[in-house]
Amino acid sequence: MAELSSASGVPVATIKFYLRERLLPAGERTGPNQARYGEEHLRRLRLIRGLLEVGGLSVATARGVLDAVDSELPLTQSFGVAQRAVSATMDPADIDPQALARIDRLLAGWRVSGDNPGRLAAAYVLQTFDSVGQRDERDWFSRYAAAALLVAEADLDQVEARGSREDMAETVVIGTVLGDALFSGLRRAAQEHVSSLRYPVSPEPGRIPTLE
Amino acid sequence: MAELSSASGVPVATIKFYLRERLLPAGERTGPNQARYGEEHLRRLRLIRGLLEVGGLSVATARGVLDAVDSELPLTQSFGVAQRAVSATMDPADIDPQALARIDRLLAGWRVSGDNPGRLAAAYVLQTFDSVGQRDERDWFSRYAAAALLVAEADLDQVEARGSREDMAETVVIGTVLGDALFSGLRRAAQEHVSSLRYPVSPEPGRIPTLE
DNA sequence: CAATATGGACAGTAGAACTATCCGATAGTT
DNA sequence: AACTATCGGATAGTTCTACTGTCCATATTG
Repeated sequence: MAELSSASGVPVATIKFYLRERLLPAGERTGPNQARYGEEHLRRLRLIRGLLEVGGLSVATARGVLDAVDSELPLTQSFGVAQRAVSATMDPADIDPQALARIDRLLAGWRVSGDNPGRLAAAYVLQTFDSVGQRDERDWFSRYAAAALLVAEADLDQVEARGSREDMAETVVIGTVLGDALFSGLRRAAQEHVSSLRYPVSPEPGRIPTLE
Repeated sequence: MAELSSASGVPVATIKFYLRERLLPAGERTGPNQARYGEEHLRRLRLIRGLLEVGGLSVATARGVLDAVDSELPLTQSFGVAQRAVSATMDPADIDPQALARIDRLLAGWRVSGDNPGRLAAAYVLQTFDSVGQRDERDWFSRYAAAALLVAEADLDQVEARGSREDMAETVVIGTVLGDALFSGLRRAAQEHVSSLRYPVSPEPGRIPTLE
């Protein structure tokens, strides 16, 4: 266990915590108080850290996601589980039906089920957007939708490139969770790029001030 | 204050908490123990809830973002502040230089400063992606980058459509925070759409099982 | 004038993610 | 065989965050 800890950089106490929380399967026992951990434990541990740190999942949510990876669910359902895990479960009741209708108009032609968590989340964002007095200018929403479609095609391709069902399921989960983080990172970089093209930099480069 | 509470749906105790935390400016005093809150307080309160609920920001981070909106920062800096707020501040030290180099290759031709938080975050995602044994198949990364560029153009257009500097600053912040949530929602919807096109539904529609 | 409401200060709470301590058993050293 | 170090497991803290509840002096209202 100490070995696993030093190989991964995760404190022993934390590994014990993950074992207790059933995120990490127990090691192969070699005696009543000895266990061996292998390469797969290290990989799993890195996956856990990735889900928690990069994906920002809670321990409980990560457990659900990992269970889905380990289970024998058909692939289409893996997507559903992963999506539900990363989206805050929201009551359709407190979403403005009008916002939902706008999302549906935006997604016209898409085959999306009524309880797709992404659709509900998007509607909730629209509603919030309105309530703080913002307006959709120059097709902001629909350009987002178009970009989302591109990304979703890439996601499916990435999953299909894997061989076995388990690999695909793992890729679905990782892609769903890390994909969000990757995209928002790239988006911020792209914002700076586009911004610097449109507003050529002032002579003095100057550091962007940090928060606070 | 009770009025503000019922209009916004936020409990009075929570409003007091936000006042204490300097998220919400104090109301106009009409007496030693009476204050009036107006439309702008309601809007601000909704913005706060949006940042916390939809954007998932912490109270401390939201304060930083709101301070940026209120300040007289030039617009280009507002982007920086908003970006830094929504990205977990990460030490460039614990990012694999190799992952950074790959991101830079991916972003070839982009004008992005070295300390752009999105660039660092994306590199960190790449590193995690590798460490859990995933590979970039069929240009997954570069297709993400292309989509991010599209979205960033839309973001800039949305901001430019606003009139005053304050409106623009607010739009930057809202767009940065809510844009992430909007995109990931749309991405999930698009995933289901693309998936159902590629793998036509089985005769029995069947609900996707919920987590747990 | 009495009942209720108000805003502010401050203490308390619940949940999440660790972290520290203890313990009995065993592995390695001498 | 004796001794020390380490192991895995159980349990009890600890820290942080976002609220929530209570109290109180003052106002407003019927």
